[in-house]
Formats: sequence, structure tokens, C-alpha cells
Amino acid sequence: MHNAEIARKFHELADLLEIQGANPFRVRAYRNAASIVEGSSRPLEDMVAEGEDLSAIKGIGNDLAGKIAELVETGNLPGLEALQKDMPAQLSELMRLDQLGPRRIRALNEELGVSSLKELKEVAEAGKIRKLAGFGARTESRILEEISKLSDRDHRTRLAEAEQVVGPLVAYLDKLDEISRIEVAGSYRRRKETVGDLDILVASENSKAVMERFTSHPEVAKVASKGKTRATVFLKSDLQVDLRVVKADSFGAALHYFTGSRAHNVAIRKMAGENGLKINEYGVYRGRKRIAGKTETEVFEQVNLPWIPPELRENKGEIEAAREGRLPDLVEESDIRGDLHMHTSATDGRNSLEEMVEAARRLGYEYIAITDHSRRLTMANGLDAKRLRQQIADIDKLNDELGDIRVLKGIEVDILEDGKLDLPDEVLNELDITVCSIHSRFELSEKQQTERVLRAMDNPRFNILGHPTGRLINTREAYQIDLEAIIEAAAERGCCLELNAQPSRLDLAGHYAGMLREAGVLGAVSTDAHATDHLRFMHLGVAQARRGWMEKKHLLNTRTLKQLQGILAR
DNA sequence: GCCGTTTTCGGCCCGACTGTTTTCAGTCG
Repeated sequence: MHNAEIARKFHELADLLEIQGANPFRVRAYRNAASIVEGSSRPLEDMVAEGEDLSAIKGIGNDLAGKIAELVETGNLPGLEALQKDMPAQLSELMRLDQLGPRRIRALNEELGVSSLKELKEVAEAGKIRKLAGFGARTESRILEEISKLSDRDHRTRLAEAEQVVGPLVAYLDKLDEISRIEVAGSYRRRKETVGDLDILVASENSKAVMERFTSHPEVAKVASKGKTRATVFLKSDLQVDLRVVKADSFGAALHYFTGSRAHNVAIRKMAGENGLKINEYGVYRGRKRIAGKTETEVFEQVNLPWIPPELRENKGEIEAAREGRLPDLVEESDIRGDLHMHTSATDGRNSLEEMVEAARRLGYEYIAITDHSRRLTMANGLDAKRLRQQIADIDKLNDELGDIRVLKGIEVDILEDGKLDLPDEVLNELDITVCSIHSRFELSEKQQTERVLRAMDNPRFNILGHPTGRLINTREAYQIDLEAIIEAAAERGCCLELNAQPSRLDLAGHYAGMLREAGVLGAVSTDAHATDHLRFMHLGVAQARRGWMEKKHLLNTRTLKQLQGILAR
């Protein structure tokens, strides 16, 4: 049983408990546990199997530890079955609808016998909901609207797409003279690989003018709510954008508050409480007196902490690290000396070798690697030994002409099903670098897939495992693979893992990057560019490295060319 | 249901907006 499934069961139990009217803090404990499980870098199943004490995890007590063990061992979550006997399990599904929370769902169930989405739709269409106390015609029509949107709701927006929306939107708002500061907060600022919505924070003394400008933006399809200090809109792309206006004196407190994560905020507020302070989005208060709030640094100072980079604010140890003065010195995009994965028009890239090199040179890189596909990927016109040798000759010639950038001869070679690499060692030996990737047989079992990669790593020509999970955000799940075993093997063999910076991949995000770092395996942040424009995705990969607490020293392509060559030689 | 360097009981983050009210409950973030 995967962590995600354990988390889903806990969420479901929390939903049903909440609808039933259980102690809200008990409900919170279950939700909190779900989020701990989701964020765990290790499968809880393994921890149970190894007899580890789950109650040692903060937020998991004796009761939950026992429930997790039973769930993992039997597939049953004690308590959930009992609840499901008393109430229809589909009720938790209704929680997915906006505007519908536990109280209303309970009312709908008790008054109208609603126990599923289908039944909800029927009573709404029959006009029965508007007659219930606390409901009205407005709510009824919104429920119908929500149901119709539900099917295409289930995806989050990729960070790169969000960036494309943010740029123009912020520029549009910033034209208003009344706005003194503007910042995008939320998971966007924490640089998560996907965002659920955008949270824009503005400092202004004239919130009315800001609200008017925001809600009348030409891309706004619908204004969901609009008050004096806060508004929510949906853009034509269906992306939700929340705007919050505060006075300049509160900007730092509000920025901290709206950057989150929620778990981080709760922890910080608790610390404030212990010091007799109260923190809200307007500032830090001692009694009724406001003592800080203009900058984020001020807010952190009040709880005796240095400023914490947003990428770390997940309440996964950053507060303790800050307190003990051991926050990491996170890698910056400017630390990157070269891009080690890109394609040319020889295979499925859009630009020629010369164009790719020129574009990389303009970015100021010291080196790059050309890594076209290998022969197995016929769809992409993959290179066989002969064509690869031609490219090697072309690159040698180019290197003779160029002074300021070194072009490494490489290949993105397929890892075949049996773990062999898709080109003979003789030709791989003529290269400076290999990126080894899986492009076929995604459906293999975890054991088979893992062994396939481990065998490939035994080849001393194996340098970097390309896009290690194979997931495509919102499109394709990661293949089943035991990354922990792979990372361990990489540490022994001197292999590296890629942090693929393609907007739809970003597949060593957050906790996997953390695993890499802890195991002492170097990450290679690479764009996998298929066109000169794609070289600019580097910052997305660097952001994921930062979310994994990585410093310059944890990455391969922050090294000098000489150091790099030493590592590639294994 | 969790947690504890004052606590094994009694707390648990808190403000904004909407819709349905006529002073507030429910929901959200």
C-alpha cells in the first residue's frame, strides 16, 4: 500500500468524521496525519515491515501508529469501516465540491437523503435544496455549477504555466499608482512544481481601486467573491487567483502568512504564542500593540529566527534548522555552470547543434552536453553508432573553433528492458557523458523496473539517470520504481540522478531531491531542452533542488569543467 | 487524536467573505 493510498483513507475518515460532527481537533489530527504520510519520503509500508516506531513521528501518536500498521497489514483502516456502516461512504466525495462543507452535507443527507453526487444533482435540479434552512436558490445553482466542473478540476497548474499568467497579471496591476508593493505568495512563491491557485498580495492604501482593477482584468472570466481587502476570481483558463490587499506596514506579515505553507504558519504562530505574541496577517502583536509586520524578516525576528527561504517553508525541519543556525545556503541559478541534457535537430530537437551551442553560450554557460536520443527511439530518429560518430566529429570541430564554451559529447541512451544500454560500449567510450533514460515498458513491476536500472548502472559508462520517475504532470503517473534502492546504488557507483527541469517533468521534486542529498548522490539539474528556448527552464529545476535543501555542492553541474570530467570518469 | 523543559488535562491559528440572516453560520485559505 502506497503512502498516497494511506493518506487518502485518512482523508476519507476525516471527511466522514467531520460530517458526523466529531471533535474538530480529532478531525484535524487525521488530516494532519494524512499530510504527514503524503509528504513522507519513505514508504510507511516499509517502516512498518521493519518494525519502526511510527509514533516517533511528530503528529502520529500511539493510536494512529497502530491504525497505520493495521491498514498496511490488512488493508483495513479501523474506524473507517465502522463509519461507513453508519453513513454512505460517497458523502466524503461531496466534500470535493466548493461551497459544500461538512455541515451542509450533513443537512443535505438528513433532510433530503442525499448520499452521492448523483443524488445531489437530482435534488438540486428538482429545486429542493433552496427550501432547506440555511440554503437558498443561489447556493443551489452554485452546487449544480460545481458538479458540472468537477470532472476537469482534478489537476493543478504547472509552475511554468502559472509563471506565464503571473508576469502579465502583475504588470497589469503594477500600473496602478496606488499599489506600492506586489508579490505573488502561496505555493507559487514556495516554488512547488504545481500550484492549485495563485495568491497575489498587494500593499496599498486604496484597496477599492485595486479591487476594481483586479476584477476588471480582461482575462477574468468570473468574480467568485469581492470584498474590501480580498477577492477571488477565475481566469478564462480556469485558474483561480486570490488577491489580498493590506497596508504597507503589514506587508511582511501578510507575505509570510500567505506564502505558507499552512503547516509552517501554524508552527510559527505556535512559537509566537509561547512567547506571549500573536501573529496574524496584519502583524505581530503583544497584547493589542503591534510590534512588527512591515517585512518578513521582522516577523521572523520576533520568534528569534532568521529569515527562512520560502522553498523550505513546509514545516519539515526548517524551523529547527533556523533556530540552530544551520539553514542551508541554497543553490542559486547563477551557480549553474552548464546544462547537461539537450537535443538537436539530429533527433527530435528543433534547433541545430550550432544553434543550441550558441544559445547556451549566450546564457553564459562554461560547458554543455549534447545528448541526443539513441537508436531505439526510432520515433525520435535516434542516433545509431554511425550517426553518433558523425556528431562526435562535428562537436570536435566546433570545440576547436570555440574558445569560451566547451561542448561535451554525449547521448541520452535508452535503458533497454534487460538493463543494457542501447549502444555498444565502444562508441559510448568515445563520449564525455551519458544520460541514461527509460523510454519504454513503463508498465513493468517495481521490482523489474528497479532491477533494470540497477543493471544499467553497473555499466561504467552510466553517468546520469535521466528523468528518474518518468512522470508527466497531469498526464502520466511515475513508473513503479524503488528510487531509494537506486539512489543507494548510485552512491556506491558514482552515478548521478537528474533533476529534470522540463515544466511537465520536474520529477525529482522536493523530497526526492532531499533523499539524493542525504545519500550524498550528486544531482544534475538539466533542461532536457528540445529547442533553444527550453534552455530557460533551468530555474524550474533549480527551484526543485532548493526545495530539497540542496546547496551548490550537492549538484554536478555547479562544478568546474575539470571537476565535472573527473566525476564523469567514475 | 496529539502533545507536554509550567501541563497526562486541556488546550489545539484565525480572519474574510458569502449567503442567508437580522446578528450569524458555514466555508475557505
